[in-house]
Amino acid sequence: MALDERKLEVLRAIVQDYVSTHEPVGSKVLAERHHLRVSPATIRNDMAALEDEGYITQPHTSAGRVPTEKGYRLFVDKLSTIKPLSPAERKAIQTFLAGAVDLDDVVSRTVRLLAQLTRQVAVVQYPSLTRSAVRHIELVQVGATRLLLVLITDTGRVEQRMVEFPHSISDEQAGSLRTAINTALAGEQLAEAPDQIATLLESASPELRPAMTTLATVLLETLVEKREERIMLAGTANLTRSTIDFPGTLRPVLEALEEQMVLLKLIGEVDSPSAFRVLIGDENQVEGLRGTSVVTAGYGTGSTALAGLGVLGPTRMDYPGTISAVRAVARYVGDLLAGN
Amino acid sequence: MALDERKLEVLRAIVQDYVSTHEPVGSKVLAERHHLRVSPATIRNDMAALEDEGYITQPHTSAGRVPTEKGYRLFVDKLSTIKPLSPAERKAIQTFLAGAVDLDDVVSRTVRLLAQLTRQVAVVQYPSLTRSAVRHIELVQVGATRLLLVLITDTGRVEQRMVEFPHSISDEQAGSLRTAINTALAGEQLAEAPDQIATLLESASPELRPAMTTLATVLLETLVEKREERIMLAGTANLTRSTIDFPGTLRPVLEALEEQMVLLKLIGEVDSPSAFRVLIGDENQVEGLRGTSVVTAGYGTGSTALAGLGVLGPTRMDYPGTISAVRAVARYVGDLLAGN
DNA sequence: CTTGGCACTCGCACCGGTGGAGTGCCAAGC
DNA sequence: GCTTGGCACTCCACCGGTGCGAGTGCCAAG
Repeated sequence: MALDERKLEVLRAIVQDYVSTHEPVGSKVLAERHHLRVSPATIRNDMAALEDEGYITQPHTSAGRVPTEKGYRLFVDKLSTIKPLSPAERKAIQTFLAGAVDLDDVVSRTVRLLAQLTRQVAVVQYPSLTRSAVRHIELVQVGATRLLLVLITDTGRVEQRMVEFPHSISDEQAGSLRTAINTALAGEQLAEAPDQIATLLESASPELRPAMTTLATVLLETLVEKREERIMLAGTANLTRSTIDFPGTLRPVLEALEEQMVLLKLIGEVDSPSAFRVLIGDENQVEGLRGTSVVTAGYGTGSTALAGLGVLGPTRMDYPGTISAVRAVARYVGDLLAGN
Repeated sequence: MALDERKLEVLRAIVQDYVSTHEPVGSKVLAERHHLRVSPATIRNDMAALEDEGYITQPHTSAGRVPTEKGYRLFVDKLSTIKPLSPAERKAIQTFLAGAVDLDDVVSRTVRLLAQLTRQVAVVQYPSLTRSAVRHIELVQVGATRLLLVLITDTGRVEQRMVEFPHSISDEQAGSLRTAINTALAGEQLAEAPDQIATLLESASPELRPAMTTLATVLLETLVEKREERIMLAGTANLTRSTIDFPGTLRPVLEALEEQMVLLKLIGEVDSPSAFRVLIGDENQVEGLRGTSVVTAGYGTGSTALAGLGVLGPTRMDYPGTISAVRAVARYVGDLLAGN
């Protein structure tokens, strides 16, 4: 059974009302507040139909209706128009992000900005290593058998890793290693680094071979294990905005938010910048985050995304507003990083 | 009026009972559970005295007693013996921390460990820049007028900062700058760096002077503004363990935890390692963290602390257990960093 | 100073009644 | 055939009253 125009209109009204009032919405207020030109009785009929189709539900007999996840999904896909940000908001984003002095600063400003704009929990992933290129690799002598490996990417990320060698390393050796490794890798995409490292290893002079092997292992570890993906979080206090939303269930949400891997799964799966995804309630496969919705977008400097960012909130959230904020911030961050 | 031995014993019993049960404790159970060799009536008299002195209070007439902050303070100062960790716990700390590959790893493992041991919110400060020495400074060419300044300290911290020059910088100039700056600063305590930088600036050759000035400004900013102090947080989910503790007041706590400056104030004020501090309830001057208690300790490699760490929880917490966990972890982290 | 006894005070859980919001259904109207 | 007003029905949220139990303060005796 198809839903005619007016029924969709009713659903939209229900979602909008419920999102702003947080209370089950009845046929009467619906007829009053939204200028549907029909009587409450008619709306009741439509609501009954919408309920049959599973788009809305009532908490108990003789209460108003509440959208189901299916209802939100339809709303997001078909019924909502992305509400453009106000000029003031755009301005605020720009000025707030403009003062950043380095990548850490960019990410931390972004995540706080996003949390403030959406009044929800914001998550920002650092530019993914596997999608960045090497700008420079530095080896710093720390002890006879130890070097600190510092990897600097074109996106401004700086990763460090202590490397322990089974034998001592002279200053000259360290210098040669540094030169060799930079010649081989500087400018290369990290995703292709494994190949480069392999050839580098083969062409290494016999006396550098053992040291180079150790170094190569660490480099590969850093790149292959995704352990080095980083994220930053802000706005967890916003979870308490509506105690009603997480009835005693704040716990698992906070726990999930502490699991970097979980968050990465959530926001890291983006391909092109400006694309965005909305996960509603149970669509979210993470145990403990059922009952929350997630809006994510990719950001990047070119046509492929460097990483993702997004916000997390109650299923009952202002989707149009959140989506536009997330997209706008993603775009600005991309532009900002492209400037570097 | 002095409190005699038994009254103190009663107070100790009340604190212990209340901490484990979370319920106001009455004279009867007190007489039963703790082998005070007197009758409930006697205990009631003592309790009345303790209440007069402000050490305990009753939520309402005819409920049991609950320790006041003054009561907890007395308990912590005089009545509790630090309970040693079990060998299993020590072992766990050691093995958990042992696998760390770099400073980030050390800090993140430490903070998670602490949160898990104490079942509370844990905070760990990165080794303070002002208390570290320079190991190496690297300048990476990023554009004609931009260098990425990378500062590596003896504690393993790596700080980056983009430096924008008003004029273009040649490779040779960058090289000279790097050499000069490393010669001047390598091995120096960062706290004394300002002086070194000043002399460095004076002795710079005329053609390097402008570039060096820009660089010096950035370096000083990084050091002087304490903006570069970092902290890491874990275990916020533990705040929800007892909804009772933060009656609708979870909000301000989460908000305070997002303020780096606030947390720094809280845990950063340590002088010598192994010293610890306990702040109970209102003693804590941070608005929003009234009603929570904080246990902090310094950690370091020598006789002065590098930075602080600690945990935050409800005033009704297991002080002896928490204190010993915090101290033990601080000691292990100090040892671990000394090994680098 | 300690102890048993006792009256007293609250908080809390339980209960039944009431009001109101909102629904579903039906019969009439366009 | 869709829309509409009317109407009975359901169920929650609120309210005041009640009984119970825990715990206290006080007192008089040991």
